[in-house]
Amino acid sequence: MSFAELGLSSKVLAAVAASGYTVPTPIQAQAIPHVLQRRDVLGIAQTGTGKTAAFVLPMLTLLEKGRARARMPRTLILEPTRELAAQVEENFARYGANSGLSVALLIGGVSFGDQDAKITRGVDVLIATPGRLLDHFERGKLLLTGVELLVIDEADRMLDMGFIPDIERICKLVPFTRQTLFFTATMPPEIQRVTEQFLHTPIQVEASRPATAATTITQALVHTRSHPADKRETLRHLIRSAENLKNAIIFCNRKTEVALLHKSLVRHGFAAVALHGDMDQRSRMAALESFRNGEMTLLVASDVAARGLDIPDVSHVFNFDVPIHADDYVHRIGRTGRAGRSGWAFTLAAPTDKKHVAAIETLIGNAIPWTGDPLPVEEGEEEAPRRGARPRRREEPKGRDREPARGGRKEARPAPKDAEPARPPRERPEAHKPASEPKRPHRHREEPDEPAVIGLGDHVPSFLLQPVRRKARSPA
DNA sequence: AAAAAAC
Repeated sequence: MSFAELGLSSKVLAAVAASGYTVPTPIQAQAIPHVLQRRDVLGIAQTGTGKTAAFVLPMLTLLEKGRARARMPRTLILEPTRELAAQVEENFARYGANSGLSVALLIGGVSFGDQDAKITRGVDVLIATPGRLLDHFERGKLLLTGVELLVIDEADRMLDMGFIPDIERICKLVPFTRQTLFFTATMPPEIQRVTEQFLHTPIQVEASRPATAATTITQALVHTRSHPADKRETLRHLIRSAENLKNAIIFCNRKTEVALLHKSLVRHGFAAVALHGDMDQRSRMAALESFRNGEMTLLVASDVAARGLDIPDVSHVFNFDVPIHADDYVHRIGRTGRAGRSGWAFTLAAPTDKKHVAAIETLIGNAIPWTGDPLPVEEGEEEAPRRGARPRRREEPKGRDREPARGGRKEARPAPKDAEPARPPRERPEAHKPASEPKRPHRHREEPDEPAVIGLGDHVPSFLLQPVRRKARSPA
């Protein structure tokens, strides 16, 4: 099977060839001929299956006939996130370089002016996130009555994000006679209902993931305590000791944690950038670009980056937090091991994450192996000998002597918020110690921006490099 | 429980 057999125009075929592709992916082979015949298509496919090109290429071919009119886009593509929308735009730029088509990207976080000007001139392809699209529409600057083809991408994710009402509204604003291409990775009942409502006798095409997670992605769970400072330390050691680490995406559950971790990693000398939805759009784009082009090797991200992002060469994924939704786990680790490459996915798991880990293992159908030893903290987890003593509960290390009593040792802390008292200057972490470094009997609870402790602390990754050696109780 | 997306 070759692209030439699918009915694409010579211009498009030339652009595909220039990009170095010769063989269509299954979803492309199945969908493209139907799109060209102007059928509605229901594509059940994840990213990484070549789904984007499955609609971009035939759209380019179809759009060669006809011309855009002012304020009346001919085609409309809806994406759940700004980054995905921008990614689709890049696909049009790549494959449509010689087509002379005008493409506009309507996403939030950037000024209306340029977007408006483009729409007014007339665009062949409008790529949008729902909020900004409706905003333009409500301002009366955009007419959707000329849309011949509508693409709804990542529909199940739109559902997760509460976009379905917007999608339904938009579907009613475009002509009934339009062609609709609808892509989703899963088919929950709500999505089923939407497809029945808005697709006309669709051709259903399905593409399984190019390679299952099990075959190309090596997964592992890593024991950690649940306090962020402990996790950051564990992560640093994990990154430093990872083999074949080319670059990595590090996922956190919260935007605040993304920001903190990013700052901490930079402080520790890592080439890291952050990506989350509270950042301004310019920074988001810049971060993604610097990670894509290899300038930065670590991308600390919220789940905004969990799905769909096409960065073909990510060697590692680290889950700094265990994702709360099991399916997010699958999406996150799917950022590595792409295009037939090998990938590694490490998930930091604290005893408190047990439940979520179990849900993930149920979903993926097998147990994720642990790397190294369980931490001693797990023993007697429920006993919580000292927990009540502190005003704000946090995950205290359970072993005795971990957290010295107030005023007991040099670690005594004046302020509740971990404000560190003056401490002898410590060595920078870049000169981190080999695993044979003798462990400290007491623990440090370092503030994110504090220089790191010498050595590993008694609690950290003996498991990474050492043979099984249960931690001795700290000498009293 | 949190993320994303509109100002």
